[in-house]
Order: sequence, then C-alpha cells, then structure tokens
Amino acid sequence: MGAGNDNLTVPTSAESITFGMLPELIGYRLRIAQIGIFRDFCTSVDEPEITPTLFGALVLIDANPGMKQTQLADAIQLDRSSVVSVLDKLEARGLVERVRAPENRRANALHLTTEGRRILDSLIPQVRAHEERVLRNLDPAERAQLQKLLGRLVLAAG
Amino acid sequence: MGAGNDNLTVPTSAESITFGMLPELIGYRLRIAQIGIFRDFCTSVDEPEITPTLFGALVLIDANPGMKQTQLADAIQLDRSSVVSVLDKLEARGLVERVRAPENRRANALHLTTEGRRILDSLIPQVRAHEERVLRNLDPAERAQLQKLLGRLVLAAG
DNA sequence: TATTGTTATACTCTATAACTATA
DNA sequence: TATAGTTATAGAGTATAACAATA
Repeated sequence: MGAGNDNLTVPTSAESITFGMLPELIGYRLRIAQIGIFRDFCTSVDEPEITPTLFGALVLIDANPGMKQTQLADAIQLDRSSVVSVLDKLEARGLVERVRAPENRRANALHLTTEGRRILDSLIPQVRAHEERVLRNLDPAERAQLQKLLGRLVLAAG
Repeated sequence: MGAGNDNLTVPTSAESITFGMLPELIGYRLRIAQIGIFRDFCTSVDEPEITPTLFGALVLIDANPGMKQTQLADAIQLDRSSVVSVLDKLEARGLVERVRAPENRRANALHLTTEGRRILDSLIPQVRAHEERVLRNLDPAERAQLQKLLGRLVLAAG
C-alpha cells in the first residue's frame, strides 16, 4: 500500500481511461519505464547527443581497452554493422580511436582518447544523479532487490 | 547467491569482457531486459506483425470503447501523429474502426471490430505464455515485488 | 573458406510543422 | 483562437546483403 503506482496512471489530458490488463504485464511496465528513463537521461546529461547507447559504449571501451568491434556489438546487443555508426559518432567527437590490431590485422582495437576519458569522467556523476532521481522513491534494499530481479529475467538471445 | 545473473553476462563470441559500471545502472538493466522481451514477444505471438505497441493499443481500445486518439496517444506515450500510423495498421487489418464522434465531430471514437475482438482474445493467452516464460525464474512474491518496484520509478513525462 | 569491418540500402519508428475541419 | 486528426517530411536507429582485406 505504499505511495506506489500499482494502478498505473499516465498523465492524460481529458477524462482518465482504464489500462485493462496492461499493468499486469511486465513487458508493458518495462517499456513505459524505459521510455521515461531514456527521456530523463537525455535531458540530464550535459554533453549534447550522448545517448544511453553511446555512454554504454564509452564505459565498455574504458573497462576493456583494446576490445574489438565484434565484442562491443555482442555486449550492447547490436549488429556489427550498427556498431560502425556508433563508433563513427564517438570517433568524430574525438572520444574513441580505432587502432589496427597488430596480431590480427582485420580487427580494430578500441581505446578511449584522453578527451574520451575526460568526457566519460564528467558524464559519470551526471548519470549517477539521473539514476538517483529515477530511484528516489526506493530505499537501498529495494534498489538492490530491483536489480536482482531484473537480472533474473529470462531473455531471448540476440 | 541465487541462480541469478548479478554479474551480467551477455553471450559473447570470443573471450569475455567486463561490463564496468553498467550492471549497477538501472537504465542499462531495463534496456537489456526490454530488448530481450521485445524479441521474445515477437517470436511468441502467432499473428504476424503484431508488436507490443499494437497489442497495447488493442487492449486499451477494448478496455475503453469509444476512446479518442489523443487519449490513446497519452496512454501509450506517443505523439498524436504517430498514433495515426498505429491506427492505420490496425484498421487496415480490420481490427479497429474509427467512428466520427457525434458530440464532437473533430474526434474519432475508437472501437474494436468483431475481428479485432477475436484476434485480441487469441493473443491474450499467447502473451500470458510469453510473460510466463520471461518470468519463470521468479516465484509469485518476486513477480509481485518486481511489478511494484517498477511502478514506483520516477519517470519523465512525455 | 571464415572472419572483421565496411558500405549501400532499406525499413521502422518517431517527432515537428503545417494543414483541414471543426469548435 | 484552440482542438482533433492528418499529411508531408526528416531524422535516428537498426538490420540485411554484398564487399575488401586478412586469416
């Protein structure tokens, strides 16, 4: 009976409507949550044009210096060809560089530039603040529980 | 300690990588979950080309006969203009009809057709089975808890 | 032959702005 | 003037297929 939103209300212009079975569906809840969080992320982050996808790529390259494009594609659930445009954007802004891998000259080793590192460092507190805002109605135990439950969903492979 | 996936592994081709801070971020977890659920939904549902969005529109129109397009737009978090194409698809398949509202001749009252009702009735058990599959690692209390926590996130308005 | 990255291309989804018809 | 729906249009994001270089 908390201050929650079990009956799901979305701000609607005129008289309110009923959502039928939708609020019972985890897929629907997730979709609504993700749309809202995506919007909040984009308005919370100072760097223009940095989306959750680009931020995720920066984090992964930072955590795995020299990783290959195919590995990045797997990690962010995109096709190889889609990763090309992600990296084109990051490289155009001077945040990432593609270095021909000496041991396998088909592959590119990905690295943050100094500027990429600087931007990532400035983004992290902004993203943490954004997360804090989204989660502000949940106490630490509830946040941990939410993480854990999301991690146990059974998801279709790419 | 459960059978969970706290450390987040995504099937990756070569040597595995580390995800850095991403697994701590609720936005990242939600995005991964939503991509996987969307894929599972589309392969689970027999009707071709029925996406979660179209299914949601059918449920809402069924639950609110005569609702207006603007109300539907608010409910599914789309612009008025985007709802036009949603309804065009549903109407082209004979599932929904737009009836000029007599009390306000600018507006359309939305209704399921007999065929729309029939298709919705056949979709519901498929969607329930899909949800059951996604949630199969969670017991009833955990499912309820997940719903409740998702409902308490603070989301940006449209 | 298989793999890595790239290109060309097309498709879907969505929003913005301008339009129409009603109010 | 304001509202409901539509259209035209453009942008972002993604995938598929074919290609070059390398293994």
